[in-house]
Amino acid sequence: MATTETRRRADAERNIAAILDAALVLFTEEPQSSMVAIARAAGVGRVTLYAHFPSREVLLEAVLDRTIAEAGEVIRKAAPEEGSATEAFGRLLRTSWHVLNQHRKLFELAQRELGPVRLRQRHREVVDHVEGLLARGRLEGVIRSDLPMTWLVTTVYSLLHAAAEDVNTGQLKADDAADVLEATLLPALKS
Amino acid sequence: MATTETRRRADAERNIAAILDAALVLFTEEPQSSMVAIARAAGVGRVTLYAHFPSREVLLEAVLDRTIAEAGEVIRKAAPEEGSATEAFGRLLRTSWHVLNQHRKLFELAQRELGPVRLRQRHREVVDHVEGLLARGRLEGVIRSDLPMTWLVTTVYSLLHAAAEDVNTGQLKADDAADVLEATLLPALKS
DNA sequence: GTTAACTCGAACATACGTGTTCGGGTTAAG
DNA sequence: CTTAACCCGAACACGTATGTTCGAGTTAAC
Repeated sequence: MATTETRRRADAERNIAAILDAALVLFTEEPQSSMVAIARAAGVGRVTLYAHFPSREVLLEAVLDRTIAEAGEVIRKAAPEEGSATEAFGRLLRTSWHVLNQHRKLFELAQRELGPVRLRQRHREVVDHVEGLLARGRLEGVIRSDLPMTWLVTTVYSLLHAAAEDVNTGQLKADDAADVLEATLLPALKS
Repeated sequence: MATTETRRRADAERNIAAILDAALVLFTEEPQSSMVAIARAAGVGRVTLYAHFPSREVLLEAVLDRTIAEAGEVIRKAAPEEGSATEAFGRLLRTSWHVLNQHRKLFELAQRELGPVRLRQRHREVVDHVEGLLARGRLEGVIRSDLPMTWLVTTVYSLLHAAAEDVNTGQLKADDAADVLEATLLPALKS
């Protein structure tokens, strides 16, 4: 870890942050966004963008890394191993369902543009949190064991994504999302 | 309906079918596929493609129309109003889950490239079948009424999509998909 | 205030996708 | 067998995205 690289000037660091912010938004809501669009959204010249991120690919990877790190942080804070698995699951949904969703949309893009291989390990890092929670639920006897674990995880992520889309299109109110998700997922997952 | 247009030669008709077949596959599994790729996959020259479908947009619309017609046919045959809603639902999943999924992936693309407006009505045409089935289930008291109907429909389509993806990546066996879907959806939807 | 880091517009090279035209070669249909 | 429909490669015009280079202007840092 540590402060690798040469020390950057303050405005450079600010721009890099702005670029990553803008890129995250654009990539998730319009995956084919051009570098020009990202630069504009970040309030930065195109050349500056390329100065920090030599290629679209590098930029995507950077955004991915940053988002995964953040998501890991949020999940770790919101859903430790306290309480029953059911409680912890509800807490997870309530505090971080939109983070998990961003995460998911970004992965669809990364899978297409970076290939599945360079994704697996990083993906693991976050999925494991959900998978671990479900595994604990199985031990406690509240989560079903008649379906493969991978499918249960898929179910969670899939409905998370669906809820976010319904919120986007106005079919579902954002405030209701977590409740609706919990009401749908618990019966689907419980043993 | 009738045989509109001038009568086409047999080989032309064959090519058109091949193009629509190839386009359906490519559009659903790689939405940004180029016209060149589609022509190659159809075993047809690029010029021939443009001769039949003057633009990418027209081609997409044609594929959409054809798929919706097929899907409507399949669903109508497989899931009439016979038996209980639960039974009919199982039958629907077992006979047409992959059709419904193609349908869904194609719509994601069409929504992006054709805009949401030109889609609604055609979308309705197919979604109504699922929605109607769920509505009947509510009357029979087997489908929950505590969540919005739109969300229930979303849930069905979303998991359909997820199952197809898991089959693609090898995490789920194609033969198990319908069973797994039913085992997940019924508890999630039942009252 | 000097310097080195940084920004940014303009312009260029390159690649790829779309859609069109031309002309000769095939092939189905009568 | 004759003809009209059809196929298809080559080439062109056009647009747009990616990266790169140049040079001049700003600005943070010491």
